[in-house]
Amino acid sequence: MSETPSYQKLRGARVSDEIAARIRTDVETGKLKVGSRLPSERALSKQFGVSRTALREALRTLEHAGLIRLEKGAKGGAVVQNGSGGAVVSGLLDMYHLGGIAPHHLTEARIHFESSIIRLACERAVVADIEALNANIDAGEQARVSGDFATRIEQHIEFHRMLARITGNPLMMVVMDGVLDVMMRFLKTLGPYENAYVTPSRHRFMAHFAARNADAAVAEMEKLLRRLEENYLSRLGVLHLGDAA
Amino acid sequence: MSETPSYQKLRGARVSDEIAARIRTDVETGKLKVGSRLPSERALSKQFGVSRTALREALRTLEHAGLIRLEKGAKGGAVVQNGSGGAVVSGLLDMYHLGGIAPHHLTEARIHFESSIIRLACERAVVADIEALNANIDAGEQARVSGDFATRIEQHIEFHRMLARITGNPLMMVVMDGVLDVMMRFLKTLGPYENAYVTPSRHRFMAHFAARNADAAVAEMEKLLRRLEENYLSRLGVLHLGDAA
DNA sequence: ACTATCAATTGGTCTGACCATCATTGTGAG
DNA sequence: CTCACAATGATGGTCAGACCAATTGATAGT
Repeated sequence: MSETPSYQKLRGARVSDEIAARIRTDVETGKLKVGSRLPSERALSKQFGVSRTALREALRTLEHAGLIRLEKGAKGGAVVQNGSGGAVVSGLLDMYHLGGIAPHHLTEARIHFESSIIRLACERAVVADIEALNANIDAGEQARVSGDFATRIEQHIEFHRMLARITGNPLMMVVMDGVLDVMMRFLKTLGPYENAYVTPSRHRFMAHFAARNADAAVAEMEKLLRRLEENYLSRLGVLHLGDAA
Repeated sequence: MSETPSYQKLRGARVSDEIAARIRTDVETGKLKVGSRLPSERALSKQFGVSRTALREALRTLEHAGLIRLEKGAKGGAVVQNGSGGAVVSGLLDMYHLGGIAPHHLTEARIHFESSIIRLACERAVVADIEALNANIDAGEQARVSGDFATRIEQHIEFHRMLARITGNPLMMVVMDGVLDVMMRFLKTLGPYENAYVTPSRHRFMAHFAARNADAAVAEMEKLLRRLEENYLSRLGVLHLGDAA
């Protein structure tokens, strides 16, 4: 029952990183599962033999990584959760903002990922999925005629998110989510633009999609995306050309 | 000369999050670029009117997100960098460890991403790239005959990483990096296995690749990956079956 | 039995201090 | 004068103890 366990000496430069790594290990080995509740900060800092400050930074690290959620109040504490998808998405966003991702990288990757997703979704979509997609198209068209650019973009993007969800593959979902988030940020810097051809394309797409004709669906979507890409990039060129490597 | 500037009232639950968000905004708007050096913690905490503790947690958040790097010593401080790729990769890893990604999700996504990458790489590879790929194959074969499983896996995975780099698209690179990292973690839990058929497949692949025959290259790689996938999943089934949804 | 109040627990922040590290500066040996 | 080396100061990393804010659960009063 010896209190203040010393553990093995904390290697590495930062104590807080070591703590974070150790808790991460417990998650990796299954010692901590989703929903598990860690002891309070004060208790943990005692267990690890470090100050509350250091332990807190460790928790902060894990929280931002989406592994835990910090709840206030009595019976509060760190709860293990599965929110790492957010870290992936915001990581991609940061890459974009720091110039690590150029618009043409974005559109290129997007077209390829989209094709993969459509092929999978085409196999797995159920009736409800198809109805939901159609409903999204209607909502987007309604936003277009009423001139609501923000909603139009939202619906437009949501359509692709829905396709990703239909695949049932969380990897596909999170990657597409990230790409779409970056895309959205990018589109908003461009401002409104003409895209009346989107809805007709969507209808053609859905016809192929509902008929489980993946090749045709991919082709239709790819045609649309390339047309949009041209639109984006040309508008971008007007805004600040000269970045053509 | 009024000290302790109040700024606008800090909204939101956590001061540190607000600080982090504000610095992030400066990065997004280009006020802070890669290489920029932020003031010292003590100076920043004064500027924001918060304690060093809170400011430190904000910096820690940004550091773990890969946006900044904290340097010790005199002339140290927070330097803006472009390391967000790491956050994406570790985010995917966390998802895997928390059970958000199942092995079949992994292999499925991997096959699709790989196909996209090969098509792009096939167009863009230069002679040096092809030589490097061949060198990797030789190193992998050497590791195989000498029974070095760890190195074999490393080389095996590195081959795919190289392909991703050849595309020149950082999005492709980081996503593939993440998927491969998870894959590697996954493979190491399985232990050594027979894969003598990899090297011959690689040679066939390179013949197509060097000839810019993307379709054939993709087909060859897909055949290999599916064979490996079968291998993985069957071995996994032996280890702990019953998870077949 | 129900409600309002209070105490305990816990995360969030603050203050002030000390240590380890590192660039700079100054100094003494050559 | 030059160069190696020690002192210095700035900076991140950690610590200790305190207080605040939010939340829960028990308790007292109706």
